[in-house]
Amino acid sequence: MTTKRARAKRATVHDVALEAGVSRGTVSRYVNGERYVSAAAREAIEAAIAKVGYVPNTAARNLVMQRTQAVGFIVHEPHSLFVEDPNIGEILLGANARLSEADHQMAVLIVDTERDTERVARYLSGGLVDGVVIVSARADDPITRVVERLQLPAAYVGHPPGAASTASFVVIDNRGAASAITERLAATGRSRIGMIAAALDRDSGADRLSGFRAALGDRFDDTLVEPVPLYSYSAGRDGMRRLLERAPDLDGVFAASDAVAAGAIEALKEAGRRVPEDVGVVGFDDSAWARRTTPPLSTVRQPAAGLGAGAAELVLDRLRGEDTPTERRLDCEIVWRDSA
Amino acid sequence: MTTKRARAKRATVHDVALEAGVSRGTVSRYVNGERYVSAAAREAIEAAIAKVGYVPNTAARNLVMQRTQAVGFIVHEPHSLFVEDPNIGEILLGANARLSEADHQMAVLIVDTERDTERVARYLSGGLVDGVVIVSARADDPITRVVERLQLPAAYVGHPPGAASTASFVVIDNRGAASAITERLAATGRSRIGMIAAALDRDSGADRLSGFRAALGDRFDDTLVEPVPLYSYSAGRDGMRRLLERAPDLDGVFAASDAVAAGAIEALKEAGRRVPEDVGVVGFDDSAWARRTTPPLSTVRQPAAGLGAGAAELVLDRLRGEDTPTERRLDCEIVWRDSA
DNA sequence: TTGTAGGCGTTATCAA
DNA sequence: TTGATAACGCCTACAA
Repeated sequence: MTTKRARAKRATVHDVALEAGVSRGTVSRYVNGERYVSAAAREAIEAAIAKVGYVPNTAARNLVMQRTQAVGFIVHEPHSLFVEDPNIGEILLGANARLSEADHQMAVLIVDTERDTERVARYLSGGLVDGVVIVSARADDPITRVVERLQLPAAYVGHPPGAASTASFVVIDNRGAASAITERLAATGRSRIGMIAAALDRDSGADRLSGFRAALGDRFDDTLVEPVPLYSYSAGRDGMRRLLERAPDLDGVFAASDAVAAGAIEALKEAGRRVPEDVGVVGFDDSAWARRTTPPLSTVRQPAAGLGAGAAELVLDRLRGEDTPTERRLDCEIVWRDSA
Repeated sequence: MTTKRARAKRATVHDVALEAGVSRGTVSRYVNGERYVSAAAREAIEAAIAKVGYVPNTAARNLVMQRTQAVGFIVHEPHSLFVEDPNIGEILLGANARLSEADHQMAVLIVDTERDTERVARYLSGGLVDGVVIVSARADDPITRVVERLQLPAAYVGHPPGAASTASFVVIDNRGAASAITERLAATGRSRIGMIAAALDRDSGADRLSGFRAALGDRFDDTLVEPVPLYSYSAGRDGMRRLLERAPDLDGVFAASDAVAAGAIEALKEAGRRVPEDVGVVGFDDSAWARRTTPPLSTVRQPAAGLGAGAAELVLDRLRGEDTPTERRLDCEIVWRDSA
């Protein structure tokens, strides 16, 4: 009688069956709401359950059923996502809502450190979830490999390079949105519009440039595009400096992200330009940056809840036997503030 | 051969044993890193595992071991938390970090709708987690009842009314923080300092008032305390109006939360008072409100990561056999901006 | 050092 | 409509 492992031993189907004077099979059928349970048996079982305090053990059920009705939701780079990105919460809620409707439990798994990576990979391998939604995966991630090896039904929010080839994707229409906000900028009467194009080696970066180009049509000018490596503040500032040197008469800028736009605004002010009077600036993402700049940014807002819901739905589709991985593209919304 | 249920059948210990020409027991011992596995056996098993692609089934292991090395993290009212409260992300990360060190997996469970409540309660009942951290529980919540009934080791962030009596708590030192920020406000030379005291029926509300009173000592004036029911913007605005009517010569205000403070500032401006020139205002929480007001609020910041880590630690303690529920109180930090 | 066999708590099959 | 009984995949005495 150690006091240490005193965790009350929980009642099982067996106990209920004994108490009710029926077989375990009958108890199981009752618990799962099947027919073929006589009124007498039902009553006896109900009383027995109440008496012994029976609670079904999901783990055991999962083992024999070979499915868990649970879906993992993996969050990488949690710091930048949770602290800086206002979207993650909505993505989470969107996914949960959709899974909940389908009576699936969502379990959010956070990958912060190296240790986390391994532990989460084990968790996924262990048969504790039927599928998984992945946000912000890194290229060539161990988790991606596990997902692929296990052929675990998966859907990514975004389309990271090196994502499991067996997975589905929900992405935003970067090209369309870039095009739309560029047109809106042009409509404010700007005639010399440039772009600070970031991360051209990624789908998102390339697509935003492509949308920019499409919106401008004939008026597109190669020399007004300044490529920078990252979606960062400093890249935006440096890029803007170079662009301004090359094209001092510029009166509009599409920055490939809000962080880039914030850097660009800094560089513009430093060069004595007023925003939006002299130069109109628009960004992308509607991240925290967008409200921190002065003036606040006109930018593109992602349909965050829709991304989560969409990813959840794609996983559920796979769970239902849909065998073909899909890519779904969602439209964005433009939020117009004061920077253009 | 239905193509529908084509989920590749995964290799088991049994398969590995067969392939390696040893018994299941030996394979199991190898997998769990026990001694008493000969070099020959080890090699054969390693080869076999690689060949058949064996991955241990955690669910089965959990069943027989009667523990999961997993802890649930339950978040209620996810909308207000994820979208408005900047703290939740840090709480999550703090908890995850601590659990990760202890080699436990954290699974975040979101309770949004009625359905979620039941499903999460089932999840907890089902033996899928060894313990649970709970954020922002509601009074008399089904989840709380489940936790209590199962005697599931639990720790709350905050101390909601009706929390399971068997649980531990991590709270912030509301009284001390209120006292500290009031003193700081007084130190700016304010002599007629009032308080808009919200939610006096809750621990947090009562403690903040108590701290305010303590800081003022002899100078405390009953008539300068205006009680309001909720931590809300409108409550703050209305309360400030009433307070101002009663004490037009007031030159400092401690609002029980940032939202309340924002409302108070609104009312002050409406009455022609300048902040901070005529009246200094301080809030509590360092929520999104604090940066949205003009001027930005001087306020109290919660040690969010510490709250998460603390709660995780208390759960781990219980898991190790610590049988007494504890309450841990954490200090806050004052962030001084421009509103006072 | 290894193999055998029983059990963790369910569900599922098949007679009865 | 019910009751045995065999899985599910794993761990763990105990015996060898």
